[in-house]
Amino acid sequence: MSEELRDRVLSSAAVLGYQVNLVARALRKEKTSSFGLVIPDLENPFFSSLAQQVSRGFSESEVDVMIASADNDISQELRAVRSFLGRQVDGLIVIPSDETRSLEALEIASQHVPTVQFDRFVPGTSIPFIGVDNHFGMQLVHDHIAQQVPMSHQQVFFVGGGSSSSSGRERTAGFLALHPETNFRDGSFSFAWGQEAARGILSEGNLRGTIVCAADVIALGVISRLAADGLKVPHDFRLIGFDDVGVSHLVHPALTTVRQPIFEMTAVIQEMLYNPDSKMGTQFRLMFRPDLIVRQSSPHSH
Amino acid sequence: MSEELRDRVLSSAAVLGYQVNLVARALRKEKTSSFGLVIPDLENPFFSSLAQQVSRGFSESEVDVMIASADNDISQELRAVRSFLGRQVDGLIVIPSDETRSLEALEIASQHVPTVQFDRFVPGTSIPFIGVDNHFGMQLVHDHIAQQVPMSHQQVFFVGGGSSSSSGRERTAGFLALHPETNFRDGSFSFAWGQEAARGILSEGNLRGTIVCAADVIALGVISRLAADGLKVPHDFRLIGFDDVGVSHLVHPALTTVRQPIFEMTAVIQEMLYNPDSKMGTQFRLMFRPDLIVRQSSPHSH
DNA sequence: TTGTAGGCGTTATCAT
DNA sequence: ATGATAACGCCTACAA
Repeated sequence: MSEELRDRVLSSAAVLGYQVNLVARALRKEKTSSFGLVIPDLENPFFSSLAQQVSRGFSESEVDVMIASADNDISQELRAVRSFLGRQVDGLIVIPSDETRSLEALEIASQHVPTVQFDRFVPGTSIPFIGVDNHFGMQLVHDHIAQQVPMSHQQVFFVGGGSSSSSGRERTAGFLALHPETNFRDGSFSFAWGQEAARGILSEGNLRGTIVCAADVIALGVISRLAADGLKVPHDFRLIGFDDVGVSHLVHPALTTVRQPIFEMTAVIQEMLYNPDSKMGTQFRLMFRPDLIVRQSSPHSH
Repeated sequence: MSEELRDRVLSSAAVLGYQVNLVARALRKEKTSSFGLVIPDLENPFFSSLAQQVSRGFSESEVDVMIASADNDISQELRAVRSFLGRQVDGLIVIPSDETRSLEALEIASQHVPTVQFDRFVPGTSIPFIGVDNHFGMQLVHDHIAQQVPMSHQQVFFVGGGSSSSSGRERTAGFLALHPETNFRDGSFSFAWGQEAARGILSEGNLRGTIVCAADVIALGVISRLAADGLKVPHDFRLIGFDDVGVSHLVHPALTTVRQPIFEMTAVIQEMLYNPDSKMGTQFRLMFRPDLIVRQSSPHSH
């Protein structure tokens, strides 16, 4: 069309205050240019951080990411999925709320629209999974602490995140395989469990060593408990987390942790949701290699 | 209609796998049964906690709440608002990202759809505001600490959240009015500022007293810094926060804080968005009375 | 370049 | 109680 016409139309639109109606456009195009992101719990810093980063990963694209929280409730999760489906999202990113009971929501979703499960793997389905290579992450952690102090010269503790999730199991198995003589205890991915675990470690009479946690939220609980008992990180206990949630670089001391490459992951998710039949889209399980971020809680040796 | 017909239709729908197309319904009804919630930053525990609670407040209603994060970026906030407007949400809840630069997004929003500004007040507009009565909250704090120890017998510190937001200004003014001889310092609503403020308090040679913070995130930073220096809460310093973010009852020691009545607030928001012209909807500024939640960081005196 | 018609899936209305 | 029709706002296709 001519430049002049174009301008005329645009300026008229501006004058009249025209606003596209994306609902009508979506109906006509059978496409909404939106993705749904279902989060288990926004009050958990790990998930809210993840939500933020996923959302940020799509900020340059022209699709909008709508976030819904399941509030740790399987029926709310299902409602969120149904709502997104009814609203004709072009794809769905689900962080399952429950290792087994999220299966239904996931199946329903994938039946209607390209769907990926993110971060938590629900067994028994062939819905593509995007996650981190937990074994590799633990390898990084192991190499890091071995480089600081010979492994035979330090007491190593591992605080697990439970065996009811794939990440919990993999992180524990990954670390214990590398260092079987670890003082190991298992719990859940929570701040409270970190506090309890630290209490347990101290009650055994330990006054120094290296504490590896299956998640940052656990490590934050450990820090808080150690500090309450007057023990210093990293002077008395070196401490390492996993995930790199937003506050990890803010706490004192800043937490050494394993960072998931969320940005790269969202790029792949985008690719998979847009071309579900491409080579990438048919991958069943995609594991990304994480990085180790060394901070003050376990500084490099000199 | 007859019971029998009803069942016949429903079962046929189930067999055929019929799913409503909410996009088409929205086009026809000129109503989407959805609200948009715009959050400044999901990585900040206060906002993610708020998002979770707002979302929870609407879980019983039949409208869906879609969350979008502005990532602390005024242009992303504007994009989110435009997207929601294009998608014809029935109402918009905006937590402004910036005290002044969010005005445009807010104005555009309210021009098209019932809009409320939540938690942060942007001056220069008549868009309804829902927030907490910060003066009353500080009154509660003051009464609480005065009841523990006569005010003349304790050194009181106030750590502010900055004067660039209404909550920051009101909380500071509210407390100082009640106790002018406070040792006062001002910063921002952040964990890092809490750490710095604690460092400042200690560097002045103080070893005990009562520290009142304008927000929980600040108080968490204070705790972390005090712990790092081996000082105990509440033994050496009593500590009080504001907001009751999710992790406040988890940290050690659990934080005494002023809880915003989010549930009641969301009920009113819902009312205002649905009946913008009702008595409630025309209120310009609605301030809710908060509660004091006493936890271990400043226990009741015996 | 400009104009017009049809249909996306739903629901409100009007007629049978 | 059931059926037919139009319209929500947009985009595509085809005609003028």
